[in-house]
Amino acid sequence: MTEPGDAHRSVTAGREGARGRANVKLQDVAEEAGVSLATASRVLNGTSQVRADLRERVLAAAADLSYTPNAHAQALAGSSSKSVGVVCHDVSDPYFAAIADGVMRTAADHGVLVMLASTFHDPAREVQYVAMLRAQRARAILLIGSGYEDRDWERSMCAELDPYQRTGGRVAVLSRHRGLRVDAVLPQNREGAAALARAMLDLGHRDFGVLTGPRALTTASDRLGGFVDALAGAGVRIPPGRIVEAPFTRAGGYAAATELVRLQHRPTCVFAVTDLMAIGALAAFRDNAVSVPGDVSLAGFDDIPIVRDLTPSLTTVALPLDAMGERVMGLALREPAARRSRVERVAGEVVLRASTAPPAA
Amino acid sequence: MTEPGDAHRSVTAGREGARGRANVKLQDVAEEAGVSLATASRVLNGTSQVRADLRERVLAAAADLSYTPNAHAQALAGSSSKSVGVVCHDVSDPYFAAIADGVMRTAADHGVLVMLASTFHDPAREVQYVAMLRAQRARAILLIGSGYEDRDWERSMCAELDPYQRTGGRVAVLSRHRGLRVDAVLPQNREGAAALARAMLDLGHRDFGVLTGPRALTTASDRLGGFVDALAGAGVRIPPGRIVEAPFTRAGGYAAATELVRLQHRPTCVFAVTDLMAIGALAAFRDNAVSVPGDVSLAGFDDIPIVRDLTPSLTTVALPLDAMGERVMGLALREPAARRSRVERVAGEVVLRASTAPPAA
DNA sequence: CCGTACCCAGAAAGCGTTTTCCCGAACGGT
DNA sequence: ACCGTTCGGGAAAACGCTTTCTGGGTACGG
Repeated sequence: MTEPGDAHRSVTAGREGARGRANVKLQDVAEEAGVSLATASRVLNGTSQVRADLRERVLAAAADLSYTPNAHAQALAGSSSKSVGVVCHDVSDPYFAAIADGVMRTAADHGVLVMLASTFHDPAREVQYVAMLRAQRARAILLIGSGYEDRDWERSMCAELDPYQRTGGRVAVLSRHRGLRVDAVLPQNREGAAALARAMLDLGHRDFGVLTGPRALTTASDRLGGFVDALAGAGVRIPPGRIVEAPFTRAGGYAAATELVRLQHRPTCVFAVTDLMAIGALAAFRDNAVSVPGDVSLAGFDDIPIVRDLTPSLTTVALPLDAMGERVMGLALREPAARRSRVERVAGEVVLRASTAPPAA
Repeated sequence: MTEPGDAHRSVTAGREGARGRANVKLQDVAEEAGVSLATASRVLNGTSQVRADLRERVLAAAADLSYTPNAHAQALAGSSSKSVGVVCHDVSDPYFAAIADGVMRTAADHGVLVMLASTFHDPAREVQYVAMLRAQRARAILLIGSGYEDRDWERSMCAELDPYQRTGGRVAVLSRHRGLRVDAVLPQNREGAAALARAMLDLGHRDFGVLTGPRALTTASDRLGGFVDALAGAGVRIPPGRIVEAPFTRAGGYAAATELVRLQHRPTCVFAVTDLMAIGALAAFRDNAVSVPGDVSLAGFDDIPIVRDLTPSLTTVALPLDAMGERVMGLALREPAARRSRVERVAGEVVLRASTAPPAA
C-alpha cells in the first residue's frame, strides 16, 4: 500500500539511522510532508500564510525526523546571525565572572548565542580572536577589560575592527579605549580611585603604597593615576618603590604585597587596584604576620562578591558588575541609533569595611 | 591607465566603503589577484600546490582587501566546524569558573571556538540550549555539572542528544548521568564525601548536619549519600531536620545554615556539599555569633580557589577542577576511539584546614 | 621526435537555507 | 457570467565556500 517513493525513503532512513552518517535536512522534511521546500521553510519560520493542513503535516514531519535547521545554512542564506562574541582575559577571574553573569542573562533574553574567548592576558591573542569572531560573522563583539595603551596593539586591533564595523558588525567595550570608535561602558576608574584616596586621607593616612596592574592596561593606569593625583592634591606624595606593578591576579597581589612588606619604612595604607590583587595581598600580609587593619589598612577596587566574606571584609570601590555586563551586551544588541558611539559611564562607590581603619598612632 | 574592470571595481569599493554594506569574499580576492576562485581557495587553505607567484598575488590581495573567510560558508561546504558548545548552570559560580579555565585553555590549544550557554539552573533551558548548539552544528557539546535524576528531563535530553550523536556529534559530561551514553569525567563524589565523613568521625564528631543542594542533581545526592552512608557504617545517624536542602549558591548555604542554627540541639559538625554553600554557611554562623570551628566545625567540597583565603580557611574535599576542565574538553575533542563511552574518574582528596577541629568537650 | 605521465589552474557541482518570482486557483464585484 | 484581484504554493536563484573533475601545458622517457 505504500508508494514506491515512500518505500525507498523508509529503507534509506533505516540504513542511515543504523549507520549514523546522515543529517536530516529541510528537503527531507518537505518530502515527508509532501510539500515543496519553500513551503516547509515558510511553515518553520512563520514567514507567510500556509494552509492549515499543510502546516500540520510539515510540523509533524519535522518533529518525526527530529529536524534541526542548519544554522550555517541559515546564516549564509539569510545573513542574520544569532551570535555575539565576547572576549575576556580570564574566565576564572571573579571580576569577569560577575560581569559575565549580566552578559549571559541579557544574551539569553535576546535569544543570542555567546561565543566566548579567553586571551589569558595575551594582547596578540586578543586580536587573533577578534579575527575568528569576525570570520564567524558574529553580530557583535564585546571586549571586556581590554584596552591597552600600546600603539602597535591599537593599530592591529583597528585593522581588524574597522572592516568589521564597516560591514555592519557592532563593537562594544568595557574599559577605556583610546583609538577605537565604539560603544562603551566606562567605569569611572579615576574618580573612584580618587574618592577612595580621599576616604583614606580622612582616616588619617599619609603613608601609602599601591599594588598596580600592568601599566599598559588602562584599567590599571587610570586607577593608579586617580589615586596618586588625588593624593597629590592633598599634598601627599607616594615615594618611589611604594608603587609595585604585578599581574592582575591573586598571585600578582601576593607577590607585590610581599615586596612591600620587605620595605624599610612600611606604608600605613595599601591600595590594590583590583580586589583580586587585594585578596593576594591579604594572604601575603597574613603570612608575614602583618595585621590588617592593625598594622596596615588595605583597600581594593571592584567589589567582587567574595570580598564581603573575607576576614577582615574588604574596603573597596564598588562597581555594579552585573549591571555593567547587562549594559555592555545591551549596547551591542541595540540598533545603532546614532552615527556616533555611545558611552555609558558607571560610577564607583567607596564602601568602607573592616580592612581599613585609622593608622596606629 | 586603469582598466575598465578595475575602474568599476574601485568605484564600487569606494561607494561600498562609504555606505558600509559590503563583505569582501573569496571571489573578490581571486579577481584582485587575477586567478580563479579555486586557486584562491587552495592558496588560503594550503590544500594543494600553487605556483609561487600566484600564491604571492593571492596572499597580497587577501591582505589588501582585509579578507576574512565566512565561517558559515566554510562549514556548509566543508562540513567541518571549529566550534564546541559548553553548557553550564551559572558562569559566575567559582566552581564553574575554575573548570572553565581548563576548558578554555584546551579549546585554545586545539584552535576551537567555545559557544557558552548558561542555564541559570533551569533544566528546561538546558535542553533548549542543546538544541541551539545542535543547530550550530557544534563539533561537540559539553555538559558541565548537569545530571538530573528526573525521568522527564532525561527523556527530552536524550531526544536531543540521540540524533546529535547519530550524526557524528560528540557529547562529554562532567557529572554522573544515568540515561546518557556519553564520555564523562566523573568526580568520585560518594567516595570523597565518605572520606570526609571518616575524617570528621576521627576528629571525634558524632552530631552532624548537612547542607545539601537540589535533590534532583546527582552531584548533591551522591555527596549526601556518600556522607550519610559512611556515617551509618560507623553507627552514626543524622536525625531528620539536620539535613537541609537549598540551592547550590552562597545564598542557599546562608539560608540553610541559618535554619540549622535555630535548631534546639545543634550539630558539632556541618558538611556543606559545595564550597560555595559553605561560604554562605560561614557568613550565617558569623552573623549568628556561632564560632567556627569553636562551636561548630564546617567542611565543604570542591576546593574552589578562594576557600584558602577565608578565615578560617575551609576544610574541604579537593577536586582538581582545572584538570577536570581540561579532561572533559579533551574527551570531547579526541577522536571517538572506541564504540563505547569513556569514563575518567577523578578522586577527591580531603584537605583538613582551619575550619574543622575536635568538638568542644 | 612523438607519446605518455604529471602537475597545476579553471570550471562547475554541490552544501542547506531563504527568498524572489511566477503561476494557478479561488473569490468578489459588476 | 466574466474579469480583475488576491492568496497560497512551487521552481529556482542566491549566499560564499570547498572539492571534484577536467583540460592544457611541461617534462621526461622511449
